[in-house]
Parts: sequence; C-alpha cells; structure tokens
Amino acid sequence: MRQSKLFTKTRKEVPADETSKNAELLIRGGFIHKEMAGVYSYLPLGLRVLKKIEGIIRDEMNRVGGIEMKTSILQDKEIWEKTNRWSDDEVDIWFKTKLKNGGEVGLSWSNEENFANILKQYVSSYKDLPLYLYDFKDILRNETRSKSGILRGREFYWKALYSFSRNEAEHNNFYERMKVAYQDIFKRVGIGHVTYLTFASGGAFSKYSHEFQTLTSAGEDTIYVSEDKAMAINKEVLEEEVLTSLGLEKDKLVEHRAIEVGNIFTLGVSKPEALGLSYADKDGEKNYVFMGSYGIGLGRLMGTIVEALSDDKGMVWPESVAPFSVHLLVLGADEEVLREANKIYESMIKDGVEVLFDDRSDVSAGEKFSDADLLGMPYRAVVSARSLKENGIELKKRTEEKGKIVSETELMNLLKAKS
RNA sequence: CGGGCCGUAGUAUAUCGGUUGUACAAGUGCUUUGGGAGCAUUUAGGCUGGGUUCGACUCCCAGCGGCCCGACCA
Repeated sequence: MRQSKLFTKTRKEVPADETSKNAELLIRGGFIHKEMAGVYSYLPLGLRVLKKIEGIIRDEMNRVGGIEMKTSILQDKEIWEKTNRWSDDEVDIWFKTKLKNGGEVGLSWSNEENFANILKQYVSSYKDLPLYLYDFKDILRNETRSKSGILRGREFYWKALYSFSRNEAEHNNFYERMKVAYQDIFKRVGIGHVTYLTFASGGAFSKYSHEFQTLTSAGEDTIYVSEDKAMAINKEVLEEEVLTSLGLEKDKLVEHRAIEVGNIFTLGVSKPEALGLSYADKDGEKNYVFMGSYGIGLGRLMGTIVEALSDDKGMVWPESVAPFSVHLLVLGADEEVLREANKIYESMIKDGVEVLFDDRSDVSAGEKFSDADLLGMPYRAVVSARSLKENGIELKKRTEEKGKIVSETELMNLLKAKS
C-alpha cells in the first residue's frame, strides 16, 4: 500500500491519557484508536496485525482438528440460568440489555454455554464425538477497571475453542495436544522465548489447567519462573505442596511480572449436566460429554507483542505478524529516483510482497526514517540518489543498526521467499 | 468497588480572578530533502451544569470523562 493513501498519521507526542507502552506506541503509530476507557477501534495497520495473528491461531487450531464456526453475541438468559451464570451475583461482568418486547438478553462475555447448547441438537451418540469447535469473536465484559491499553479492555477479540470428549482420558489426550499447539502459537507470533507454561488456580490438584504467561512489566500477574524446567507457577498457588507435586525447587524460582496471553483448562461434565448435553455409549448407556476450554485474547496478544519486543524507537514486529513485510522508502524528489522506486514497488506488488511504500513527496528523509522505526516493519528498503549511485537498494532489518546495499534481484528473492 | 492524580485547539503543554500563550499537526506561498527542515501567513481551544463574584478557564459544589495503585479477573 502507498503511504500517501494511508489516512492514519504517526504522532510524535505520546497520548496524555495512556501510560502503557503498548497503547502509546500503537496509538502513536496509528494502529488503534481509543473510543473510551478499555475500548479501542482497530485502524488499517492494527487490523492487519490482528488478522495475521488470527491466521496463525486458525492454522494451529485446524491442525489439532478444530472446526471453526461463529456463535452469537446476544445471549439467551434461559441458557445461562441453567448453569447459574446469569445472575449478577454470580457473574459481575455482564452487559445486559432489553429487547423491544421486554425480554432481557446478555451480551456475550464467554462461550461455553453457547457451544454446549448448540451441540445438544447434534450430539446423541458416542459416534458423534469427540468434537473440537472454536470461534473468533468480539467479547464484551463490564470490567470494573480496564487498564494497560489493549491488555485489558471492556471489548476485545478472542478465540475460544471447546473440546467435547467422550470421557476424561480422551479429554486429557487432547488437552496435551492443545498445550503444544498453544506453545507453537506463541512461538510463531514471536514471543515464545518470554512465554511460560504456568500453573495457576487448581495447581497440583487440577493437572489440566494452565496459563500461558508472557514476561512483561505491564503484566497483571506475578509468576515464579523455573528457568531449567521452562515452566512457571502463579503466585496465587505458590505453596510448598504445589511446588513439591510439580517437582519445582523454591530457591530456583525467579519472580517476574507477566501477562496471561492464553489459558487452557478442564471443564469436565458440569455444564453438559446442567444443560443436558449427553450421548449414548456403545452399550446404550447415557453419559455426559466431557468439556475443555481453551482461550486466547488476540488484542491482548498484539499488545503483549508490542510490550515484549519494542525498543526506544518504536515497535518491532516479527515477520509473522507484521502489517507489511517491508517498508519501502523513497528519498528526495529526483525523477529518476522516483521512477526507480515506483518500479520496485510495482514489481513487489506483482510478486505478492506485502509492502508499505512511503511515497510521500512532502516528507523529509528524517521523518520517513523515524516513521519506519516507529511502525516497525521487519525490513526497511531505501531508494535514493545515494543507493542508485551504488546500483542497488539499501536494505536494513528493523533490529539492525546499519543497512547494506543489495541488488534489486537479491531484494526480490529475499522478500518473495517471505511471502 | 476503595484510594490518588487529572480534564485548555486535531495532538502535547503553559500562564492568569480582567481579550488564553507556545510547539507539533493542518491550509497557502517560497526555499529545503540521509535521521522528526526554514521563513512568512492562516485556521483552530477552556468537559457539562450550578454557585461565589462587577467579572470565572482560573475559586467552590455536583455530574460526566480519563489515567494510576489496590481489590476483582469463571
């Protein structure tokens, strides 16, 4: 895309009403727009990142046998009453509203009831199971305090997968596969090195309940990391008994602030019992479906990537989730330079390279460099009188200090391999 | 939900109980083009409601809104 057509502009000033790094940088770069506390719109650049993350998660979910669908935002009160989660005394984050006919409906803050209720109509035999269903969805939660930019909002986009197994053994088997899939997701979006499988509520007594925590000072949780075992334990369950059962030594644990980027846990049969989701086994005996729940907040994940990987000049996007793979800059107003830059841009587009072309004619070189640093594309390619004189294009990784001159062919081969 | 801080142009910041100043952004003209350019010129502002006062953006009260700390987070 041509930057001259990108309506969002970068800002030099940090917003006065945001102090978290993720919000400061994402707003300065024009990735998101704040609507109100805890509510953000995604602008073109931000949406591209969100979609990249979504693609990676979808890929991993499909790999473990997940089937994508989409559940509704408006929620039927009756279903939630069956599981005792309608009352504000039980769930204090509901947004609720009224229908014209006077009926009361809720706005979706979670999904278990939706999925389980739908399956009542389609699952009746052991032959129908297991099922692994997921959706991407906007979730609304009336948080008492939203905070830290897009790390905790009142409205956010998430992926939720629910597993419906015949029994606990079958569930546990799938659970282990999800654990690996989640680790793969966090690796693929570039924060694997700072993300830890973490034991939280349930701890030793619920072998199958885990958080994935990413180290960042902006985090809401305190966790204790055991580097040698590559796992961590949440402060809330830091007890002798739990440590022993996990084989962790207290003096090897290091305290960190961290943000929960994903969690997976065993639900069991309680919701299927409450909602009447059962199946007949081989002997015709009635059994309740065994459920598991697996969630990731995509906006929070995007914010966490910013928190974890940015430097003092701006964002640093991993290639897997960057809005564009390369930021092409043209410097100066020399006609030959402009012609060359446009030619390179056109051939990138033709080859399917995701490129942001800074073709703005009224912007100084320094400002283009600063914008490129702030926006954080993995590669920066500069076309100028200087690069032309050296018969090439200056290519620099966002993570490197200095660039080097490469030929157009080299550049295209490198970028095509990435696309 | 408890506590603290705050609310002035699109953004970021000043001053002041008596015509709100500056920077960036934006418009126009000229110059400039390898690390957020220069000159000239233009546009644009006191959250809402009440009170005190001759006069309130400034002081007081209430509301609304924002950030932070804590509590909460299936």
